[in-house]
Amino acid sequence: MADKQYQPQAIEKEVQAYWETQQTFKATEQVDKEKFYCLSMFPYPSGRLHMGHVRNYTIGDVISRYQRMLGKNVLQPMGWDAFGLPAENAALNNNTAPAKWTYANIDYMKTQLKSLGFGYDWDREIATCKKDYYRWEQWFFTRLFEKGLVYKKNATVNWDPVDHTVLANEQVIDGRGWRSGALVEQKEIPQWFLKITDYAEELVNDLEQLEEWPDQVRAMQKNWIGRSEGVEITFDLEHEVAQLLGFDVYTTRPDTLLGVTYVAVAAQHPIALEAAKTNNELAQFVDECKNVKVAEAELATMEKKGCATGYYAIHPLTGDKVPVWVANFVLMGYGSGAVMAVPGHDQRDWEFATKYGLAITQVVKPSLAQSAQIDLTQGAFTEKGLLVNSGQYDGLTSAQAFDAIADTLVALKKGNKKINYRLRDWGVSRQRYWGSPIPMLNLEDGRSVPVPVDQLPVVLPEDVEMNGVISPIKADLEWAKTEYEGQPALRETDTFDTFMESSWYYARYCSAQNDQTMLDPAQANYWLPVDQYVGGIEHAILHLLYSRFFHKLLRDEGLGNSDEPYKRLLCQGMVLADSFYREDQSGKQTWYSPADVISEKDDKGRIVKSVLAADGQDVIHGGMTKMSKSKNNGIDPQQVIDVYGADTIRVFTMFAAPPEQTLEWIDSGVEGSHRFVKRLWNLVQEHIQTQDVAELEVASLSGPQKAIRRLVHKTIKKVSDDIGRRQTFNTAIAAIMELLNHLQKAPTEQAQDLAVMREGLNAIVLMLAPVAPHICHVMYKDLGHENEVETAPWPQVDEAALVEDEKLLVVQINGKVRAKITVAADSSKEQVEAMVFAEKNVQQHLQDKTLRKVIYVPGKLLNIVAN
RNA sequence: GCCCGGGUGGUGAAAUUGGUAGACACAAGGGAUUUAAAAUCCCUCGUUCGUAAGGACGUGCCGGUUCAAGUCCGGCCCCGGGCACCA
Repeated sequence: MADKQYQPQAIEKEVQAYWETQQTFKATEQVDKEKFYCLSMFPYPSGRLHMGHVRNYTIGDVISRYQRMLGKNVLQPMGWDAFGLPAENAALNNNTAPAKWTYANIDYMKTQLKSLGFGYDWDREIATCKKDYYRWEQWFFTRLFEKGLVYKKNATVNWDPVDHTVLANEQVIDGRGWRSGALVEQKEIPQWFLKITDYAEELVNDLEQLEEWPDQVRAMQKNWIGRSEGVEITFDLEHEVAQLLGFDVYTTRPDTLLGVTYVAVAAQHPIALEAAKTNNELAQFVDECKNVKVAEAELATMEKKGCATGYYAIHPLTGDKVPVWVANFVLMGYGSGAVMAVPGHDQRDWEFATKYGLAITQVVKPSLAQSAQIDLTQGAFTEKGLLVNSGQYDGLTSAQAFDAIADTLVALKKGNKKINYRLRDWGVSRQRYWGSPIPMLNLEDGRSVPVPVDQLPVVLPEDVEMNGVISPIKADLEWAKTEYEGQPALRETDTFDTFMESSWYYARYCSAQNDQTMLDPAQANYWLPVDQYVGGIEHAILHLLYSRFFHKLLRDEGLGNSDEPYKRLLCQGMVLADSFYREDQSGKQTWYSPADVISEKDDKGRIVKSVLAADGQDVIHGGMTKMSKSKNNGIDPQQVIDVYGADTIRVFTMFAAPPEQTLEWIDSGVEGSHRFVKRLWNLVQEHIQTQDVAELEVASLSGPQKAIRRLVHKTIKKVSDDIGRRQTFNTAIAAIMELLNHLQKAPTEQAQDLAVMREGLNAIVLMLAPVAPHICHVMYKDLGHENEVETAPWPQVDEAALVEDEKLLVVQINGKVRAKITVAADSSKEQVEAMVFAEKNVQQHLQDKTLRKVIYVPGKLLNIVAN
């Protein structure tokens, strides 16, 4: 028998110990059972859990526990995204090794996860910084090399001057490094690339299959891949330039080809470089363009500038001469580094032409259906329409002209239809220490070869001294020295982008301890794809795109048979908290922890005055903002657990908002959730004092007893739908609260009162078990069950109990509610109407009015139309 | 500019298929219990008129469809997120 008082700390410790000894959450392949693989994005072991983790992992745990109660064979693993820069920075600050710091953090955070009661199969735990893990990534990389999906390229890259590392295009946000926030510079470095563009078509097409992903994420990925259909067109040059007789441009609007009045090439284009040799002004301009950042956001705000080369190109259809310009907005890295310019029908070309006095020709007019006024002195007409001034193509629609002009170009061998992607290949080299070494060897003859399989893994030394920003494996010149087929060779000292590790971890959980192979296809094919993935929206593009790519690579290596890794995706919202600051004369803001601030509220509950507890002086309320270090407004989950227990923090995070929305952290809201848990505990304790509760006899129930039982089953129906289909955990908990409120007020005198009560309490305990597993584990036992709530079957709806003898009917006159009456469920329209017209209020509102119509929605509503 | 979300009481939110707007909770106010406090329990709680019964108004703004609109349609405003000289 449990203690009468609810003592979360004692209960939770006891129940957690029970799960551990019973191995409740250990998952094995059981072919006869339907599987459910629920995965939450693994954390970076930064030191302590933050509230975002608590929210993420509670959602995953609720779904896992619910699915287990539905009878599924559930796998819910956990691990550590353990490589990365912060470990190096921390190592420098604390004069320790990144490995030591990382492992200590993992130990601590693991105890935190356990104290929150998450049902993980810890036997499958992985840490990406262990050679047991990254050895397979290295092996896989050498496989990809042999398949031609890996290449080395000396390329202009995004250089982060603070982190001293190269960033993928995807890791540059508004011209700044996504982690350091430093302005990104250009630098030439040899890099290893993965040919993700080979999979661009499939990656964009398969988005269609992902019906259970948020539209937002699918749209973001689609835009990122950026598929476009167009035509590649060859322009001949009037005279040979730098051994070039011509060059290619790419356009999505070949229908406007006859409107081309000039062409523009990138500053790094061979034509531009050649022209610059004899043209000082141009040379200066080309030089100026070198300082332009590769970051796309930089380009967006930049002034459009150009310079004529003095060369002319020959229009492929008309044979006319068009001038070749160098323009700073043409990117060498996209398409062919040259564009045809149609100032009449492209706004950017129009602006450029207007600025430099180039010709503007109209070749498209609005179709009859369009009402667009066109005045090419005011701007370009960018819509599609009917062709004009285009000779034989006049009168065609843009779509018809697209094909007709493309066909002509093909016949003339001057062009081809082509599909282009915005997506670039994935640069995976990093010049950092704390990552998996790239398993390649550089030979004296300049060749690069994969490390032979029998020499894998290339182990990253963990016992190192960090004395600066140079990677210890680069600083130690001996480390790289090795041999290849009797020849001296140097190991690659760059390491992998950490997105490499997180791109396949979901699959490794299926064979976490296998030291013979990367993935056992039998295990992988049993568990994959992941049925439910839960994580932050910040990974909508990078991580999710890379792991979709990896999944296809694994499939094509014969390590799996599915096309997509994650069937259903839930992106949870941020966690916000009040923020407080002071500003000094220079405008510098100092942020104070909400824990150190005392606020006064007005009678509406709004904060009107806040002071710092330490000195009693005013601080400014900065509103609700994302919990962050910079705003110093993070709430430590550990403190909340210590005061209220894990069940309360779990209930609050699930109740306060729908999962994909932002969640506002309110201390009084946490107390409210705690009150609810306590009220349930007390009602169960009170109930089990009664000995020998009678068996439920459904046939003998009184009206009020039936009504309570109806609410019990209505709630089961709603909660099942809310958790299983809608994933609106907040409304599920609200419904359970409502049921508890009614049960608290229910009579307990008669034997069947208690039987109904018991059925209701059992239902609540079962339905709340995924959210508040510790307290429900204990209460379930208290209610006399021999089995465990973790594997108990989810409560079933008794459809018969939902049947109502009487219904509340809303009576409207002209759409306004004028009365509510209770009618027998099987009443005819005539019977209902008779009752309605007898209502005093109805009669009053119908005075001096003529009845026009009566609409009857059986069991719900009756609307009288009168005027 | 384009693509997704969203705008509902003092606050977080609910209303799932067009059918009672504001469930559930927080805050606030009142009361019971208590020597007192905490805890707990009960009541009130969109605005407004009215002693009450009851009425008027109310889901960002304007218009439409409908017996009936937070929900559907057209136009606009605002907020959040994403993308963007991508040819």
